[in-house]
Amino acid sequence: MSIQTPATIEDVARLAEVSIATVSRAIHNPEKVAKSTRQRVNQAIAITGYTTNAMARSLRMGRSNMILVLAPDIGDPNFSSILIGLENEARAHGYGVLIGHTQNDPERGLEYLKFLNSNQAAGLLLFTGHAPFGHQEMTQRLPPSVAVFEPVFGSTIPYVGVDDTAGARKAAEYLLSAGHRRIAFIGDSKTRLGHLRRRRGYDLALDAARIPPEQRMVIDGEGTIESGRLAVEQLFMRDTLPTAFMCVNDATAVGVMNGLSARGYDLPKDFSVIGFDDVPQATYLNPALTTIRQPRSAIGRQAMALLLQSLSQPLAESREVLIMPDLVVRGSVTSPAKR
Amino acid sequence: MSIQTPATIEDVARLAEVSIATVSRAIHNPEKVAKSTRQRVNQAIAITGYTTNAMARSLRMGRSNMILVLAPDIGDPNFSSILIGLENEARAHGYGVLIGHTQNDPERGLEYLKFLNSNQAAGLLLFTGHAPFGHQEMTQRLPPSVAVFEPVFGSTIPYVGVDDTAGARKAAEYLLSAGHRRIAFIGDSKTRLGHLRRRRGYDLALDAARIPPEQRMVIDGEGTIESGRLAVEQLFMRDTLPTAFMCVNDATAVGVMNGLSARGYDLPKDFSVIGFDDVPQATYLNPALTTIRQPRSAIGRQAMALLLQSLSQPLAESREVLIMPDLVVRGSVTSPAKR
DNA sequence: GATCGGTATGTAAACCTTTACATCGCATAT
DNA sequence: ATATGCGATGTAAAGGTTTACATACCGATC
Repeated sequence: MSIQTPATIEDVARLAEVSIATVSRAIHNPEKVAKSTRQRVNQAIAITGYTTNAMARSLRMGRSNMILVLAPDIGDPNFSSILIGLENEARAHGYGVLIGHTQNDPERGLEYLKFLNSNQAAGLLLFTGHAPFGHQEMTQRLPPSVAVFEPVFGSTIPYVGVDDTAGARKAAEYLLSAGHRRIAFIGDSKTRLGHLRRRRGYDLALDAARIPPEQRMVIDGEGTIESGRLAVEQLFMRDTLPTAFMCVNDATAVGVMNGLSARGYDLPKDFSVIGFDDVPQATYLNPALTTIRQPRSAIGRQAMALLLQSLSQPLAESREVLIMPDLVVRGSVTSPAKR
Repeated sequence: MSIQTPATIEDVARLAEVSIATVSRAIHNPEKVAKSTRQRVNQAIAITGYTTNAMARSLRMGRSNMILVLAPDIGDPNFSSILIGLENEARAHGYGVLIGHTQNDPERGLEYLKFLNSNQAAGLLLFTGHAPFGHQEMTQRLPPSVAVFEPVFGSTIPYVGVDDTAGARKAAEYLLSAGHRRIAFIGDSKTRLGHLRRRRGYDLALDAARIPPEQRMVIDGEGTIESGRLAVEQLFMRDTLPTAFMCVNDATAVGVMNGLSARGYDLPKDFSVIGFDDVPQATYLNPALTTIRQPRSAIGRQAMALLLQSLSQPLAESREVLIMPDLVVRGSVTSPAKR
């Protein structure tokens, strides 16, 4: 019941009647110690319940086997399955994963940076844009880092994520192929790189279909449910309406569908909606949301692989790994209503 | 551009022309060092960009200022706001928070336990039931721990969470007051303590209203969306139907509403549904879900407070802190349809 | 002027590892 | 019989802190 202090390597050594060096070797280089000795050591370990003090180990070795994942919002529905990808890959290479939640607060970011500076983690994974600290000075002594899911704005940190442009283009093309010509883009942004690229995919597709710019409607938004709802209101103050809503992400799409339902429209009969991300809820909307699927676990896996690789040899140039997403057809897109 | 090794306390000492002891004191016990010296040290710190190596510090002191939060599923929509409560409270006391994701895998739990054994974290917060490791041996040398959101089954670990029984009772009473008499309970469980208690709240309320046991319908379920959907199917194989569904949590309610819509029913006209938790999506369902709101940030705050307190003086007995939840009325409950 | 008390600082040990280097035995080659 | 080499083990330093204890200094007290 009482908390005894954990056994140290010395306790094991004493019990096995060897030196601490031998214990250490028996654990990490078993082939370097005689079989009989090894057995005695292992027995002693079992008896004492010894588990090596990772902190002392990292202090001595100048590197740990933990990777820190920094996320501004762990509630992001994309995060959890990306994380699983990250973890599986890390695990396969003998690394553990810890998560830090910055809440977009630079102070908290700094706190975790100290954690890194103390070698308590060997590498850093940045989830969703924005470096978590004033990057000028700190970037200097940053450990190996990789951005995942969204590139870090204005930095050269290597990035692994979806091919936003191509994905958005697929979405727009699907809308076009269903017969839509007046397609609104909801969730335009000046600062979020991933969203900028999705906007570009939209433009590319509409250019190719020779939809003139004046038939395009583009509404700003920060990619939240609320922003989608708002966009509907703004759009209804205009004289012409779109027949389809292409949303920068699923959250926006939820807001749009909500706003439309609230106005008494019947989806997908009256309007088509398409999203981007394929968040878990997408299936449970009514109608179920047609969207672009983020290959989340692949992204996680590859991001971690890149990071782990850069631990041994620093990456040459800044790199971007883009993964192609697929269209997921559900019920929210139909041919445009005649009106 | 190149990664220089971080400055150590020695670098600072040399620059300020004092001993390392004085530097350490200047940082942690400023009143113990002369003003002029302190200034020199601070200057040196600024120049070198020194930040104390938390690992060496913890190694020496035998305790860190990080708290580890272990979650089997960080995708749980309840997790994120509880976490914020935890973090804010921790921060106010000079502690940082790290998250470990166990995915219900005991191996991973063990890995994080090693982390704790190395004093890399001073305390442990267990989110949502189930100790993350075979607890017999390990429980012995567990650091101060608190369970949050759901008690750990069959353990004496202190617990902070919602008053499930009282909350469920509120829900059932609301349904009764709306005129319902045939109320089904969806999501019964034998192993999840929190769910057991919600079931109890249901029984208590129906007892008080003198609803005979044969009019109660109780369907098993593990609290997932899918389980809710399934429950609807099971229920429709019976001869009598309920007029209202009381769901063990919101996820189940989503499944139930989905199943009902799929069968062509019109909610809330044909059936009433009530949930428990008030997850963020609850507002966006159609109809918006009437439910019991988890006081999430309060739970987080109090759990961390309890843990931090138990760091200085071990808790006497096993404790449970139960917080009373409120009913949130939205659109999914009406009077029963006449049929 | 010697003693005392108090404040400011320094010295060195301790926390728990890993690992370069040294040592020891023993078998093989000469 | 001596030299050589090799495998198994031990010794001790190093990694960056904190802190008990020792020292040095200075002003005040007798």
